Amino acid sequence: MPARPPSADAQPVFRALADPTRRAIISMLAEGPRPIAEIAAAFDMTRPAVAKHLAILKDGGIIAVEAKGRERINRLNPEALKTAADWLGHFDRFWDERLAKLKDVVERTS
Amino acid sequence: MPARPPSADAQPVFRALADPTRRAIISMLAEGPRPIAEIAAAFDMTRPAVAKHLAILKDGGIIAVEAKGRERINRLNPEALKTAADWLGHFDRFWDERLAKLKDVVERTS
DNA sequence: TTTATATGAAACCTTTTGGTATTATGTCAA
DNA sequence: TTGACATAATACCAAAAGGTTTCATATAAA
Repeated sequence: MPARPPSADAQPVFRALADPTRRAIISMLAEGPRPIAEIAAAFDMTRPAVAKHLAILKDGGIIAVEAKGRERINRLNPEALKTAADWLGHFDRFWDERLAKLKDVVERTS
Repeated sequence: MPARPPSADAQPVFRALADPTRRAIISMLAEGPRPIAEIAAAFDMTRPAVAKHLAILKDGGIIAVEAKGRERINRLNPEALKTAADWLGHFDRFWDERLAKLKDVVERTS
């Protein structure tokens, strides 16, 4: 077990998480895949701006884009979030010792 | 239970986590409190640059600074990281159903 | 008291970020 | 085929981020 959390390539994930609009997009896509126009309609900014955020989310592997006719369907890829969650997981023993132990059990029985 | 994760004031925390140097500082401080000079010595940048990173970490509540003589001791405050971990926790059912259930148990028996 | 040390603070610079507007392209529908 | 629609792509801009150098201040030590 390493003493410090792995840096991995967590960078594009943490970078994607740093913007509140992008976190809101993640929450929205957790409810189901959506085309760009539908996402953009929910925010007070232009569609190209939203498209840029989607590009950054895609760069972090957080969403996958699938062409469907003239639409581009954006689908959440939650596994990418695990990279960030795992990094933070190295510290959660500080605030919840019991949870850390349960996680150990879960990982051992995998 | 809300359908979407709370936005809370996760912003300063996620912002602080977005930089690799700052994440490395967090890892370092997890091993114990340190003065600025000692932290700066571990990175290939000037002390004022590191001081700026520490200011951002402090802004996110991730570290606490305590004056001790002419030194300023930086101490990790892991509870602040829980804000980010909780946000991500709303998604971890996607990648580990069992862990999510265990977390429910932990939270119910608190 | 003088000197060295630890830090704070300001000014400055370059790159990145987050947004805009505009134009171009591919696809569906009449 | 023509027109409307969904998106891509480009150029542009202001502000924030991440770094530097320089100078000031407070404390410790000689």
